[in-house]
Amino acid sequence: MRTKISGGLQAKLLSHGLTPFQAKVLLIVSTVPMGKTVTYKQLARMAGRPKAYRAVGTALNRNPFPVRIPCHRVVRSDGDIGGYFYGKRKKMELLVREGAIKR
DNA sequence: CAGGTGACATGAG
DNA sequence: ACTCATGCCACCT
Repeated sequence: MRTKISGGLQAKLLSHGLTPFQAKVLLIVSTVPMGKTVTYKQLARMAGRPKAYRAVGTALNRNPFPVRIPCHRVVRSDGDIGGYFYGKRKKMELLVREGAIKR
């Protein structure tokens, strides 16, 4: 089992000063499989706050583990890939590489 | 407590 | 199809 998504991750997130909501959002993102993408809205819904898609963006921005948490798989609902900590360009590159989008 | 911010969403022009 | 304006939520100062 390589997909070791231990619950300890949440504790780690909270430990970094993130709120339960943010931690939950990041946790969900960490479960998104490769080659797949979710929208901020979907993420908000899964986090229990369907209307908090705005806050979801804030949560991802505060992501302390960009490597363990593939936040680049979160895209916008209107077709745009959305933003990214390392730049929109990079995000698109990653998505294309995973086959999540078609360039 | 109040005001401002932002990796969003939706609608109108 | 594009741009602008408003609404929404959680977080920060």
